[in-house]
Amino acid sequence: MVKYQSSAIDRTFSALADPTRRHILLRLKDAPGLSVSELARPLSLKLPGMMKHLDVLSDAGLITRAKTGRTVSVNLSVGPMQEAMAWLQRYERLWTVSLDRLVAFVEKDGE
Amino acid sequence: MVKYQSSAIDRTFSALADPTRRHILLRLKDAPGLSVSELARPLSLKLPGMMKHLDVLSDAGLITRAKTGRTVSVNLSVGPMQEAMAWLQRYERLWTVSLDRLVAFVEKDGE
DNA sequence: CTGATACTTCACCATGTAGCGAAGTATTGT
DNA sequence: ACAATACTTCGCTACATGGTGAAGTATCAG
Repeated sequence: MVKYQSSAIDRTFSALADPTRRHILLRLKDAPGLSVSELARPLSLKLPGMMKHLDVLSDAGLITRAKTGRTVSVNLSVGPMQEAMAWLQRYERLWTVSLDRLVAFVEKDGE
Repeated sequence: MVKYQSSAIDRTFSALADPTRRHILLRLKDAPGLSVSELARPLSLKLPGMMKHLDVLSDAGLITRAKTGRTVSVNLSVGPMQEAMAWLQRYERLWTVSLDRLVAFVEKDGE
């Protein structure tokens, strides 16, 4: 699978653009080490579909996968998210509203 | 053309996933009010191509367009970026590295 | 009015993405 | 050995994205 040479930050933002993938990341934050099936079950998503999402998240470096026996445990790897954050941070001086209010505003996305 | 009802934050991250669009945003930050042609010229991009990028950025609410006569001046509108930032902010406790270092790290993306 | 300029829309192409069922591989349980 | 489990890969469909050139619309200059 030849990945076109999109930059790391391209892949990060692209991975974050999908609500299913953001859900996966939030879930992993609260429950690290979940298996592929455990991640797929509550999303009414078949395994091949979950595999593709995990591939995207892996390519973006947002998760790591470790196989033990026949089960794969998935974990967060937040480095690339820091870079995405840093990119957005460059607009800081243009902002006027406090971030704390906005964290509450997007909280509903977690469900 | 049936527009899927993707959420605002989907559109924001998706818009930010393209290097050309991030370039446009950075350029507008330093030179607000540039016209469509002025934005397209240094990118070796034809006007229809630029139009599509501006449509994506508009749909994401990241820019505003104001027509005066026959020229359109484009400006930043950073609200949605704050929401994207807020989403990423939720991982804050998992982070260990200082953001300031990372801001420098992604600085090259601005060219 | 006529022509140039600035943008907009249209039709099209190539490629990428998200999902599925089916089939394959590797590990565990009996 | 055999079957079930957990993932992985394959082939396919449907649709979105990023780009182009050509044609259309609106404004400005002479």
